[in-house]
Amino acid sequence: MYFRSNGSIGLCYTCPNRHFRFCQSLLSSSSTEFDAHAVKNLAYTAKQYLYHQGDMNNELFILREGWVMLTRLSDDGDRQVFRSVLPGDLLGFQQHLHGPAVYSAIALLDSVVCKVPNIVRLYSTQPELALSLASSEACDMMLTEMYLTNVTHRSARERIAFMVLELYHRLRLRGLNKGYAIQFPLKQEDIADTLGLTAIHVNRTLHALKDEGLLEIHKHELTILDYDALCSLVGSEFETSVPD
Amino acid sequence: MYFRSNGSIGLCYTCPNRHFRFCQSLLSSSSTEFDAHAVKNLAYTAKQYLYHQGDMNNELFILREGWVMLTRLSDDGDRQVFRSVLPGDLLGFQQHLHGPAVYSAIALLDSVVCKVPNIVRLYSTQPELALSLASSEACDMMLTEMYLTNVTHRSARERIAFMVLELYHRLRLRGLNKGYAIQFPLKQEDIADTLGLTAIHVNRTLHALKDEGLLEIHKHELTILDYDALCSLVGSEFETSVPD
DNA sequence: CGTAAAGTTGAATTCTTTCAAACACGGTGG
DNA sequence: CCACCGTGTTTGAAAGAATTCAACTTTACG
Repeated sequence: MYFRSNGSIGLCYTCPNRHFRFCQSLLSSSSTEFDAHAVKNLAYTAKQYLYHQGDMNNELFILREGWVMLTRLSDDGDRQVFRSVLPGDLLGFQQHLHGPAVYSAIALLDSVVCKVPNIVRLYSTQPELALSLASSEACDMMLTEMYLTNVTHRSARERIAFMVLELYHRLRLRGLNKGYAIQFPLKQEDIADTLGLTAIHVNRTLHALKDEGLLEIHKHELTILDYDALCSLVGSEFETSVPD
Repeated sequence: MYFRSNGSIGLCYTCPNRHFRFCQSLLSSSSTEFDAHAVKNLAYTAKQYLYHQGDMNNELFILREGWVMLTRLSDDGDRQVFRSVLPGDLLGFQQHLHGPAVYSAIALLDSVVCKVPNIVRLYSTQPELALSLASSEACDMMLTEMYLTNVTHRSARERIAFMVLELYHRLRLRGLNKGYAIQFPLKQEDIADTLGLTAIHVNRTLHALKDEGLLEIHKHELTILDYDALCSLVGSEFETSVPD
């Protein structure tokens, strides 16, 4: 996130840097303590779960490439999509480090993560990583709070505009955009379960946005057709700067 | 939160313990580094702001008594209430430790907080506190995620039932309940701005819940009249255990 | 005691959901 | 190569939940 003088929240520009900083500190660490619990790289294919809600002994991951989605199934079958994890983001940290996972993590694209075992021991030997981790967590917290605000205060079209811009910006910060287009593995149902709408209504709204020339989703690729118009839908949370 | 074998989330029983543990470690710490930056107690009266969104140089607080609410005003005047901070909870931590505050903190009751200056230095000298802090943050994260799920998947009456039970449980864990009653400083508008409803609709729904004998709010006191019925409204997230 | 803030009520409107059904696409097996 | 099948998307019409607007009542507080 970045902050304006009036305290309004802009999209998170330093956010991925926080993640990256944590990641890099970790990987470049030469402490013997850390060497003893070396970082492992793991590959997952699309549609594969990294872990399921309820799984025990979760560890901390850093997503190096791909796209991971965090979801949770309630008892009555409703599904909540919490957020997308993009390259450079952390995932897997929760209150009870080795308790049951609160949500499931599923790869939407072929993904590579590096697994950071024994975070507790890491803490004691490298306290500066702890601050970095906490800061990174606070960043995810802010993202979740933005979605909470988005869902409680906005209409369907505004919610979708927000979500699209949020994802686009995060990908762009990582250089994973192609001009105004990004790879977009989310189904309409995923959008619906993120924003608290029905897939049907997401479909209708998406169609309206396309007819109005704001954005287009085609073959797992999302293209922003009218960036400024989208921004004006979500208020002042996004800069209207033009991507390269 | 506590966890069931199936991975569902129950209300956070260890959550306040996490906060308390952090608080106590902090206060009982005898490190010279910490002594040099002594903890200060501060008192606020009801309706007084601890800080406003956009304020710089925020610090970390622990609420010792009272009730603090975290809110945020958007550019178009909509207000989002993020959560209530209850005794033993942390507040004030955010990604940019000394950047502008993301939201405002207002005391709804006369409150006492202890202010923890120079958290960064604390980190380097007492890494075990860092883990405790991160864990505490993860707890708040889970609470926010529960509200997100609540708001996106439930009707007005279910949302209110959830919110009431959530607050009741957290207070009960701290021994701040009087049987099925709790002190309740929130206005109907506060509930509305938490749950993404209008104050008018909250009013109607609250009335319906009262007529059905589920709960009652009178003179800043909330009484749960039919605990089991409320629980059944929100699914399996709350235990149906009877308070003392 | 008077004013402002908070709560209450009704009726009409709007947005979103629900249900039902059809369509498009990609992959599989015959 | 085509028929088949499942998943994901599309469309329509009716029903429902929550909002809006406007007015009124009650409560809190100096």
